[in-house]
Amino acid sequence: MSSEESLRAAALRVTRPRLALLEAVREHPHADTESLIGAVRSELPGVSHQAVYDSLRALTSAGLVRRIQPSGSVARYETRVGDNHHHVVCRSCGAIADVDCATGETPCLTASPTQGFTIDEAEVIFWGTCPECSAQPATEGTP
Amino acid sequence: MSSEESLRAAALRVTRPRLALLEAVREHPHADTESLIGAVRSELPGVSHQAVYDSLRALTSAGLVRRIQPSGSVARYETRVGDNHHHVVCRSCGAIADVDCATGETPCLTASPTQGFTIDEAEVIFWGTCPECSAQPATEGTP
DNA sequence: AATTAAAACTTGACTCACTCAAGAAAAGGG
DNA sequence: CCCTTTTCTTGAGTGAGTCAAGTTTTAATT
Repeated sequence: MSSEESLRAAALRVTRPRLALLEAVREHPHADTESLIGAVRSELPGVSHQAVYDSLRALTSAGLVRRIQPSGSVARYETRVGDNHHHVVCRSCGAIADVDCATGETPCLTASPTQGFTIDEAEVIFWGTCPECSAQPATEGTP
Repeated sequence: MSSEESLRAAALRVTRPRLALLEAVREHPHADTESLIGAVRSELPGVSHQAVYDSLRALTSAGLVRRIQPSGSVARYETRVGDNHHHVVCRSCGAIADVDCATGETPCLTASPTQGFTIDEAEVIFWGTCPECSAQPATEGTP
């Protein structure tokens, strides 16, 4: 499905900034807003940062992109939506990768008492160390 | 264990700002920094915001408090540490409650391929609606 | 009790992701 | 093509959090 079709299917107006943005998010999963502004401008110079912020919000609430924001990070976006996948974040360098949920079900969704809350989503973030940072002895934490 | 004992046990210097802060976090689980500054100052007027930020960092990295930050929220803190509990966040009003992991194990921790990452923690945030907001028809905002 | 080095605190400026607001441009149904 | 609505541009503003320099406090040592 092309970006234009995706936008129309979501009843969103098709504009060049939005097309460029959706392409950029597709090509750079987990990119932050700053990077996406850069990517959009490489194709469409002169697009305002506000247009990108507005479009990201529109795309997110239309369900075309998903926004993630691990603690200590700025907002990041991806086009992989509608499945139940989660993320691993490297504590050392901040790298993010996708992780499929093994069971295909939302973990712990129904098993615990939830204080009367009605739950509609379980978001899981795994924290650890990426292969590259694992390979390096100790570039940080030196006393 | 008193706050003073907790600080000493963690090899942290015992200062009045830290004591007041640790008490404040104990008394107000999931409070944000702003609220904690207020709580500390109610007991110790004149404490700088920077002292609270510094102390929160020290307490967090010593493992005496845990920092949580759901998307779209500022940082929040709690003293319940060392167990494997998670959080429910209300999409409507932002209320946060604790949720025990039903199995006592970290969900999905070992089940999925993790792209070579070494995982040390799985953080789960449940999104939904709190009892109060569920009861109200569709009136957005605080009454 | 006095000394001292390191850690913590105060003060105030600053950063940066993100938002707000007003007017200009464009999308798309008539 | 025209018109209404939505979106984009421009530029200022917000606020949680950080940085840096200098002073005070802690607690180990004398």
